[in-house]
Amino acid sequence: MRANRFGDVRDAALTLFAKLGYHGASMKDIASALRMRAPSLYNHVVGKQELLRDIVVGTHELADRELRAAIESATDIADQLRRAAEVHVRFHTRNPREWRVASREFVHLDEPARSQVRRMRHELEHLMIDIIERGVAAKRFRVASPKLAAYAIFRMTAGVGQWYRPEGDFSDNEIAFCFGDFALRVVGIDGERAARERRGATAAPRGTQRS
Amino acid sequence: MRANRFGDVRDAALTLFAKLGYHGASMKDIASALRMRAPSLYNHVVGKQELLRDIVVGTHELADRELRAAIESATDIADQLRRAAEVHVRFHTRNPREWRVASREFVHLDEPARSQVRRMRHELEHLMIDIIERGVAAKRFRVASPKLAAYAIFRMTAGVGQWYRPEGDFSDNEIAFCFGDFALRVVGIDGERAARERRGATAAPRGTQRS
DNA sequence: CCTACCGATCGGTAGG
DNA sequence: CCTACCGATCGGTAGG
Repeated sequence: MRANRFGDVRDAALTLFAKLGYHGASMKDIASALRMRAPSLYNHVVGKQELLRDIVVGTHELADRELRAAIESATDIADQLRRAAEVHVRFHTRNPREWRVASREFVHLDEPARSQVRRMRHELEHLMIDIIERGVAAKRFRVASPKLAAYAIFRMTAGVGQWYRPEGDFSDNEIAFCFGDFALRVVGIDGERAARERRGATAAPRGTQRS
Repeated sequence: MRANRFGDVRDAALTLFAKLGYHGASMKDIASALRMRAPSLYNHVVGKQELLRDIVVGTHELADRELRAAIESATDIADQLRRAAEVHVRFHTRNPREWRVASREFVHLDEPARSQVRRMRHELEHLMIDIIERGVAAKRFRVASPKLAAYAIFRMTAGVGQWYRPEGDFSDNEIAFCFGDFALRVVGIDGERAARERRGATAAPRGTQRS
């Protein structure tokens, strides 16, 4: 088996940056996790900054790619928002360390990487804002502000990475479905209620749907 | 005017911990912000840890107090949730540095403070979970899981502190009202829709919502 | 409030 | 992959 040493160092750095922060984790800590001495790391890595940059930039690229794919996978605007939320939840259940480092430690990047990442963050946010603006324009969504709704949805899905545990009470799919519903509810669409009304059976007061 | 030196040092530490992280900000940085030399700080402060502990514990206590007051200010379960969300948003617009440090840097607290803060966090979360569980029990709220809904609401409101600017497009009250609506929507209550129905007038096609 | 100074640890290099 | 070592900086103390 051929070992990918850079990948090993990156992974150890990822775990330690996520746990202790960029400045809280030392190169010695990273080396110890790999049963090495600190100077040996430099055979595989340019320096501590490069590790941070690789993690932060790579994570933003991945999030951007997945979110775009989710949006492009549907044509209906409500489906797009639901899939975007679902995919984003799964992104956070699968990459909790990555997102924690990307969001908390990017301020410690040297320029020009820091500015680059800031732009990537804004682009990511705008993917969500754009969906909601289109939904509002099409009179499907009702929100006081697409921007505030986008921020709300982004933060609540990102939060999943902080408490999700694979062995916990909920599977990643259950959480994704649940937060997909939450996202739609935030923009004024209640899927369950609509489904109940379609079935027609329940004693739902009429005219409860949208304006 | 009598200067509160501990308060000054705490405030400078708060700003710098929020910006650079606990390990990213040095005692020398804090002293520089106050036009002092680092050793002079120790006339007012026991040490760096004490500053972090004071900030993190104090912030959790404040959040807990405000959230309890909001819940006790109403009897109707939907009003309780709305007020809790509104108050929590204002807490974050007013204490962005505090919450950032409290949530990101508490891992760097020495024991037993770290465990104490972890308990305080769980208590805070349970205030929100309890509201939602009561709302579900009373058949007012509809959610797949009160816990997931509480997490979602908590994170989206906490996120406000990261982008809110006093000179920005929205006042803290506008944001609070908006997120109060979002919180109710997440648990399946749409305030605007209900109000519109009470007025009754609009020509709403029935059952038009979602696929 | 200061200067002078402490031991420890930081990221990183030299050289093998 | 290692040992030996670099200058810089860390939180904090001594002493005034």
